[in-house]
Amino acid sequence: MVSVRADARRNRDRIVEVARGLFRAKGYDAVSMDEVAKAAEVGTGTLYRHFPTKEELYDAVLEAWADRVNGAVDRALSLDAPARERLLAWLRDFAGMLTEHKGAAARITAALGDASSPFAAKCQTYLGANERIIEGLASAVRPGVEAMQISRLVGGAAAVADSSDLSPDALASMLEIVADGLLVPEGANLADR
Amino acid sequence: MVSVRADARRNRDRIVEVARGLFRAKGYDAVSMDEVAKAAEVGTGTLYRHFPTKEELYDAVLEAWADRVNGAVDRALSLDAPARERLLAWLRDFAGMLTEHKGAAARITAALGDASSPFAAKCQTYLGANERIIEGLASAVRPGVEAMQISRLVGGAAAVADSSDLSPDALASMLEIVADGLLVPEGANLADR
DNA sequence: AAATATACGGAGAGTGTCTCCGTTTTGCAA
DNA sequence: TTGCAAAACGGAGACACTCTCCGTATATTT
Repeated sequence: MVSVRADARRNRDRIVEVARGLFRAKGYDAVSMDEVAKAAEVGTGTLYRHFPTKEELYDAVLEAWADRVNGAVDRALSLDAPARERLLAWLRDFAGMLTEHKGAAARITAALGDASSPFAAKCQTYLGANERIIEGLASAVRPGVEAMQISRLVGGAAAVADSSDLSPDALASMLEIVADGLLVPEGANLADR
Repeated sequence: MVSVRADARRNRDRIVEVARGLFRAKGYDAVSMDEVAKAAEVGTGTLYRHFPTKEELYDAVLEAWADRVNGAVDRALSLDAPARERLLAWLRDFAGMLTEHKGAAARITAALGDASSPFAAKCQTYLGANERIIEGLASAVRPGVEAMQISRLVGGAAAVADSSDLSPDALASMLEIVADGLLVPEGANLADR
């Protein structure tokens, strides 16, 4: 009983590789499954046996993301800079990863609360990353701020930037506003709130 | 010159009315044009002559919005409350209108920079409203904040809340973060309270 | 080499948006 | 009132998607 036939593995790998290229070039929505099948030189039936939905295919395309996400958190937290800069470094990376493939930010962000989504594992990674950020920045973060809120706010901003083809600068300026909303104001007395 | 035939006007009005009911009940994406045509008892050809795209139909469904938007601005600005409360009152109304029909927030927000969108006029209304808010709250708003940024941030948050079926409270808590990011931190400027 | 489990591939079902064009209705004019 | 263009109607169907079914081909085992 050999678990996986050799041709199956070969096809699967080629599909993922080809799909990654297409998604990167054209964005999620603009790539059809027929197109992926044709480019990978398999029948649509084969494609759909390996990946029952387009989202599951996309999930397979994003493989090393957990590492990349956690790496970005490490990098941001280890910066020798004020909390605002460290937070912004992370938010920019976070948003950057979400907008890496056109059309993906909205999808991934929408899956944040959905445990049955193919992206559920990725979402957990994001939530965990934002939890680490909250902990890492400690008292610089306003009390009551939750990882889910950060994920949703940044995901929402990234989705808008993505769908409107905003420049990285325009997105960054939105992230600055979010960052200011997340952090305790400098020099202000928090007890008032 | 009787520009419009009576049957045409009757059909158009009935289509808009029926479509509004369907969009409200099921959300933008879940309503098909065939469904609208059937419910309005016209052929699809008739539907499409009146509204060449689904978005144009949706635009016709949102008719009195300019007034509603400006009314919400007036109401918020005339509140006898701190700047943060007045801003939040507006943001909640703004987000509430965007999430009125499921699936609409993302579409409308994505159109913010697109002059050729059917929603362009609505977007201008929103931008103008946010400009009025910035002016109305005067020095309580952080310098450099633009109406477009507010529109996009709130639109993004509303789109996420919409696609994830968040509770109004969850959305409100996100808006509070945005509000804190938009306003000069308390203690730095008490004049406007 | 035969047998069997596994994978392949592509036609086509189902569902959308939107178009084309023959038919019907309407409003004006004689 | 009746006739006649112009305007509007309606629905079949083109086209694009995602995804399914199932007969055929291939890999692995014995």
